Amino acid sequence: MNQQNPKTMVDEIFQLILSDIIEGRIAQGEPVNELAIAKKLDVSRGPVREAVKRIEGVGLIRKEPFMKARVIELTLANMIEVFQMREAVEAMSVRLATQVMPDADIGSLMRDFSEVSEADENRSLDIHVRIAKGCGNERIRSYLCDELYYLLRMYRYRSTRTPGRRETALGEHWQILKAMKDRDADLAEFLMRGHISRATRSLQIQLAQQNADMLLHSSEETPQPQA
Amino acid sequence: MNQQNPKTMVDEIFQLILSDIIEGRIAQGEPVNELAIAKKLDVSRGPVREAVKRIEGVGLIRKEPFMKARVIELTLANMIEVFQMREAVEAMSVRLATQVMPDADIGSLMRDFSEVSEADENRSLDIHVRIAKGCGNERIRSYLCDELYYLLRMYRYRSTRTPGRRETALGEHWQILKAMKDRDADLAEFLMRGHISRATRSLQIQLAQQNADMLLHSSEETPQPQA
DNA sequence: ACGCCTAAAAGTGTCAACACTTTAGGCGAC
DNA sequence: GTCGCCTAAAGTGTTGACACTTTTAGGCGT
Repeated sequence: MNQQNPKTMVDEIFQLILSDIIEGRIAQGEPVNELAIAKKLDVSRGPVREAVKRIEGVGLIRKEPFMKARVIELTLANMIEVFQMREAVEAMSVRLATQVMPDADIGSLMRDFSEVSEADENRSLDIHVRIAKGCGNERIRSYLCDELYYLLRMYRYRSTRTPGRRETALGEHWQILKAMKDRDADLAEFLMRGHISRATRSLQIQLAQQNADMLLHSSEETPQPQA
Repeated sequence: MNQQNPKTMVDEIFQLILSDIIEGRIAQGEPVNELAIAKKLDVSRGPVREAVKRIEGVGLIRKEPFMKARVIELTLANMIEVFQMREAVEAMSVRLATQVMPDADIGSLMRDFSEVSEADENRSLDIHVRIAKGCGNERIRSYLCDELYYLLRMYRYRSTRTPGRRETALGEHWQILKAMKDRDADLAEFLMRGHISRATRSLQIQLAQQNADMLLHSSEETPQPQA
């Protein structure tokens, strides 16, 4: 298998497996077979192995020595952890962005998201990405875009949003952008924390509900309690 | 090379390279040669390759296709990014820990750090580790302990602390512990943010100083400006 | 002497085979 | 019939060789 494009095979395989997981073609908790993937892509196991390891680094699969890798399970408890992390990091992200983003960039940000306020659901994360890219801290940008947002996409792909949440989120986004435009870092941070912690709270309520249900009719058919 | 201990070779090699980097046996910006390491350890290149990749995942080296991996350079700018991230995440860490850590654990924490308040410099990070372990959010714990603290140790190994900072830090730590004991999450978070943002500020001043120096006697011998 | 081109050396990327571990299924003992 | 051991199959860990890319060093012309 000779290929002369500049990027290495691992990158392509990484992307392939990534989308397979995010879009559910490999189900949660399902094993990830190196050999099978290698044969399907007509490639040796080496690159596949590295790609899998990299996916593990991103946190989408978990493996231990000699055990086959398994796609993580997006339980509510897991997602709560993710959202708590997001609250911390995105609050800092928007604070820094408010301080350092050029007026022009904030302007184009507002323009883009006022025009396409009706855009498809998937664009909802874009505004967070744009802010992270503008915060000037590459470590923060990378952590949000290259780690947490994969999980978030994976989660959204599977769960239905609570009704009305989308409209609320749009409003909250707009408030944040206005605070950024006014260069009010404290307010922007405060709004972002609220924006995310409301989502966290919602997850916690769902979790409590779930546990209550489990306790009620335990020993019935348990439809794998998770998102 | 046959070895029958339960852990895989990659783990050992990972630890070896890690300490080599943290303790400066491989200098900053220096290339990391897979083949050389493999021969030194009398192992094939495969495991070494994976270990290196994993170190890259931790962020201590950077590599691009076909280029030899290089140890990152701990510039002041980089460390400022790390400290901004820490401020965000550790603030959340201590907030959660204050809410969920059992009284007993907080008690033993206070006991340990009142007794050994004269302990060696390296123990200074321990209290942050203990808090992270108690925050109940595995993602936060892992990010702090398995990513940021490596960088911090590497940085401390090379830079001299600003005089008097150690005593100040001890006092700040104690205040935080007291807030935790009082279950005052807001205060604990506030103190932690101050604790870290003071350090950040110090770095930013150093950086500004450095840039000023560079501008003054530019085109002189430039002693690789960094920590 | 200086710079460009070329070729060898060094180093990374990929492969296919082999070694080891876990898992699953069948066999016998109780 | 059930439990536990044993064996075969599947899958991961490791290896050494080969292919490709970058870098370095030397030769050539100007």
